[in-house]
Amino acid sequence: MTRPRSFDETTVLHDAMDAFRRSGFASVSIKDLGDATGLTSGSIYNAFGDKEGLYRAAFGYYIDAVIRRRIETYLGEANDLDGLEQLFLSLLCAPESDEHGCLLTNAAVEFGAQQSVASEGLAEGFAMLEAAIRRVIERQIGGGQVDLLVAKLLLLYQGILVLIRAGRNVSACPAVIRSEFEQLRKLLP
Amino acid sequence: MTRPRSFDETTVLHDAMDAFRRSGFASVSIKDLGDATGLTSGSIYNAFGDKEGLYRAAFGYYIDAVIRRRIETYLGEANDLDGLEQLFLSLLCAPESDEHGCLLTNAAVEFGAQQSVASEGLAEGFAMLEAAIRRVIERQIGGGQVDLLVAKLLLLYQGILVLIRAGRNVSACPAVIRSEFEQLRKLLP
DNA sequence: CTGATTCTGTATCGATTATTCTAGAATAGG
DNA sequence: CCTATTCTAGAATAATCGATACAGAATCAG
Repeated sequence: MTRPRSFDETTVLHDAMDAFRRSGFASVSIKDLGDATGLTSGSIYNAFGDKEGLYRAAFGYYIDAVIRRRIETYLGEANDLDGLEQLFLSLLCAPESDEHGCLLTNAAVEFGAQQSVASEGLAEGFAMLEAAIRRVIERQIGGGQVDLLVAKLLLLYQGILVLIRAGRNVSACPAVIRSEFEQLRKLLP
Repeated sequence: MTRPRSFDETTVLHDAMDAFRRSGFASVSIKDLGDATGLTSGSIYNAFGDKEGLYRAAFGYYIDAVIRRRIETYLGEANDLDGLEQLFLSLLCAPESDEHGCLLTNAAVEFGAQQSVASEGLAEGFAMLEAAIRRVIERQIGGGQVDLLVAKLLLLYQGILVLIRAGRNVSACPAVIRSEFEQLRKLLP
């Protein structure tokens, strides 16, 4: 019993995610989100509570459907440097390269360190990303410089997504990535 | 003839710059800007035209008083790797490290590649930053990998400012910077 | 079919927004 | 002192915001 939803939640979250990636949280209105998802404001509030609820849901979807998925695709069970290099190179293709950027990076910059609607997602997303990088570095290289190497790659990751978002020329990025991983391979035991 | 302004423009631009660094453009209201600067909305509109005019002025002030100044402080006429390394290390102190981040990075992420109130400042700021890095690399290292090395440092720069803004642990960053410049010094002729 | 339940669509609300308007204050030139 | 000019302060405005209210539609259990 009860009227069924007229929309597919995954599709709606995907559309909302794109809207938030394009415009951030503050600059997108409920009307914009309605246009992007095809829902009316009534349905949005009924399904997600409020604008923050939709943002949290879309951010969670991004972490799962984009970040976790990318990690699994490129690292899988191998967790090796080659896979991690391919992961970095993939940032320059889809979907981050579509000028909307990465929702994790965008949210980190929009909301900063203060408690916000994005805090939970930011903590989860950064932890997931750093853990994936650390897994590879620790497994393949190890030693006392793991923290250094993990930080270096995390910085590179964020830097790439800023330049993509800014629409800057990223043609030199693949070479930077390959150069970085070449150096990492020299540290292989 | 005519009533003089009751405020110091540099002070006002500094305060507005901090407000925009903290909250971005969309999330800060004229009322917020009035509170931050001590001006009434009447004075803001009289002096800067509108909110975008104040943003443009504050962004221009940031590029001149922060970015250009930092470049001159650390590179000066020497334009050597040591100065550039100190410049990078200084990002982890003041004023960027105060959790507000860099207005250039923040604006790049907030507005993206589309035409916006920040477009002009973004183009100028990125060009100034890249030119300063390129000056050092070309002068001290040169060769066919200049583009690669410039891109690598620009990526590192943006990455650092994202992590600072996000309030992430940046304790490993100095070591990353020193490691990066150690490698660059190996390329010195 | 009936009734209970949940969803949809839209009208509407109060709050907030950027901006304009305006009256008065402050200065300099004459 | 007087007047022209520009600034300041804050009230007023229209638009937009997120959120709510509510009537009707859609479903299913019985």
